[in-house]
Amino acid sequence: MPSPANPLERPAPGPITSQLARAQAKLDYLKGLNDEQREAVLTTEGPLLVLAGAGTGKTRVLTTRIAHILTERKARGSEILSVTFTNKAAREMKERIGKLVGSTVEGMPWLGTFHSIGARILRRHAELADLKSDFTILDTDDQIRLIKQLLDAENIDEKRWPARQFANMLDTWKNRGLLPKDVSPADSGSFANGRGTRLYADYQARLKVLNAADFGDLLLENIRIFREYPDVLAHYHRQFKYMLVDEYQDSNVAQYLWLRLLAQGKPASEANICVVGDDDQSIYGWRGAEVDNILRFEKDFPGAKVIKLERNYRSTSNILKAASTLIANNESRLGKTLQTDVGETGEKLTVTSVWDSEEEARQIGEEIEQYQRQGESLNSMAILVRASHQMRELEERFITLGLNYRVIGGPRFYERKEIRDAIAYLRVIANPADSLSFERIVNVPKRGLGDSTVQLLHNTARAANTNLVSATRMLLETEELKPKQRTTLRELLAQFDDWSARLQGLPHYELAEQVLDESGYTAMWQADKSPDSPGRLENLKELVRSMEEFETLGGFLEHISLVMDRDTVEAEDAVTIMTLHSAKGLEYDTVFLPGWEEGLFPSQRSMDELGRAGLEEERRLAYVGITRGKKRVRLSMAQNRRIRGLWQSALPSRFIDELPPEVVDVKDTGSGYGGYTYGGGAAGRFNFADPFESVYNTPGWQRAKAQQSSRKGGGPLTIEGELVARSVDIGSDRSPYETGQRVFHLKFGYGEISAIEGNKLTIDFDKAGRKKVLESFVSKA
DNA sequence: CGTAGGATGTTTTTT
DNA sequence: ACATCCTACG
Repeated sequence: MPSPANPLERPAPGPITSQLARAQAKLDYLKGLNDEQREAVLTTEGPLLVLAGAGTGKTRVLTTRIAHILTERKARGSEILSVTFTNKAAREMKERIGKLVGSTVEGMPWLGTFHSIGARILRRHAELADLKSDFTILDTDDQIRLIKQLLDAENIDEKRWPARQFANMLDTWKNRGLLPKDVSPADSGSFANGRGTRLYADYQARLKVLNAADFGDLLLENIRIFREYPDVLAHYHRQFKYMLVDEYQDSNVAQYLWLRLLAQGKPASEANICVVGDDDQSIYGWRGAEVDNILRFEKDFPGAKVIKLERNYRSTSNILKAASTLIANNESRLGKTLQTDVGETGEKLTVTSVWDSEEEARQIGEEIEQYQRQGESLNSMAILVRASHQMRELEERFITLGLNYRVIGGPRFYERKEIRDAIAYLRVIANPADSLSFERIVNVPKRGLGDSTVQLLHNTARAANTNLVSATRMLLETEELKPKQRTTLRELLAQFDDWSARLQGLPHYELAEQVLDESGYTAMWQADKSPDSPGRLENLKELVRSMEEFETLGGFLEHISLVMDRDTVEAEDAVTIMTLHSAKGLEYDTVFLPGWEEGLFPSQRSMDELGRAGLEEERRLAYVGITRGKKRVRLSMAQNRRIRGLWQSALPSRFIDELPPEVVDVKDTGSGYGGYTYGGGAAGRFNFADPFESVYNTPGWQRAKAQQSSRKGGGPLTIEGELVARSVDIGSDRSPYETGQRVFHLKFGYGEISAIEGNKLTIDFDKAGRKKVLESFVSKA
């Protein structure tokens, strides 16, 4: 964002600040804004919809608006509700507001994600939801384990009705703001022969027993409380004088209802609610986001002012043109036209076709190194992938190259087993009713408490409608447990009592250390001989260290439930690798967009499940990807890719064809088996009919060409990925095959190897003629 | 009760 | 390819 260095590094205006000084400050922060932006900042009263295209200074408007409200003393920080979708966005806003107004950030307790604010409100009124204020927030994993227990208790075959599927249904219902009683019979019927609603109700009841809430509840319970207790809602009406919502196009029905309830303190036409969004960047439809929310804002809040931000300060006109042309293929949009303000045509976009994903990674690595030699920083480059499994190969390549990279949103720290175990201990200390956590660690490390014992605990808990810990206490009074297990459990509970007591007089991070020691958990990993156990011990230390940043154990646990991402340290120069979804809102000089292949991007699954809407969402994702680039956008596609262990050949993504040819260079190609030909777009310049007759430059192409030069005409070389690569006990670069050997191929039948190149074999098939195939497609005849 | 090894499902995206 | 779940055995 081209915001000039901000001159506002000054303390917040104190009571003695003069009118004049304030007027001056106002001038300062309004300075670099264009007319529309300024209007969006100054229109503080009444409903306002800001349609902000990519790179038009959306965050700047939001933060300046808050700064404006604060400096004008229209409201205090605690009276502004400001919701974002992701933690990253919330963090960034806090930072930028801090820069604008100085120290006031701590005074913005209601700036956060929907879920963190929902949790905050729910904790205050927990008793109205049959919870205690220290309730545990369940993640998907816990949720599924709980559902499994329920299915088990109901004698529902988990094979036929997978817990995961029910978890998804629950999510959908909760995202739509539906309580058990609101679920339609049709919806209910779609699981376990009509038992859906009952299970939902049982699940909710079980959550109360465990003193727990899932993600959906954080908002849904808010909504229920607001509806059932008008005095509570009235309190928040008084509290929130201004409401701001970021990325409104990503909000779902529950979030919409939540906002609408909170905005009801005034007549709709006077509500001080400002939503900012871009329908072209709506990419969360799959988890219940309703673009409709943004489309009907004017109906919900009559008289709402609508401001469009269309001046793009980020990308060159070539990039902008490519993105606009692409997104114009979508039917359902409000329609905005981005105008460049950068004033540079810039480089053309490039599309590179490579043989496989390995070569794609190599290609990207080379280019990055080349730019680096030209003095560009790694921080200014990013690789945006459709699916996280694309990351691995890139990482491997960068490791061999010694190229610094960072992965955003990859495997999460808090999802590691050892971390989750440690947290389970802490959760039980904080909330002894948390049966899921108790169950997780009751026999970790091994204490000789096996399935049958745990089953007994479960049965007792269910019969008494209570949690595992108190069920255990009950059992200890009886003879039902075998003596050995009885002693073990008694000791374990005594330990937990002891730890809970210690929490009063000890910093929680010291307690955590003692817990890990005394429970034998640390010792367990120390005794473990596997190569990753040192790393796990290191992670545990890191966990304890990170606890020091929090005031209380509760605060820490809240953080890890809601803020799953780690703070990314940007100190080092490194290339960023992340998914397109997590790239929204970011920008880089150079953006690499690998994997533009049919099936992967647009994702087959998305199209299967949502049809045209799915495709349009994928296209918006492509739009997001391209508009991340400021100066340079490089797309690529691999003709062959290994997905879940099997090779698949792919066609270029239709999105490539939708790019305007005049701003795209088709750099190196060699794509498109099967004679498939696209129309007039950029991909029109791929030589699909016979890719082996043009001049190409990539090493991969030349290799392919060397192998296949003799292939003429012949049928389309379509390969329906089938055989899983066999693990062969031969050095990695040596092929298990040799020339002259007879082999069998699922599609082409028997043949004889005529040449070997890496994992690619040229084979003279008895029936199909000479073909080049991947080694993993054939077996020895 | 615990373990090893095989069968199975899974992953597109995230709070 | 990977992780989790399941089953058979010690």
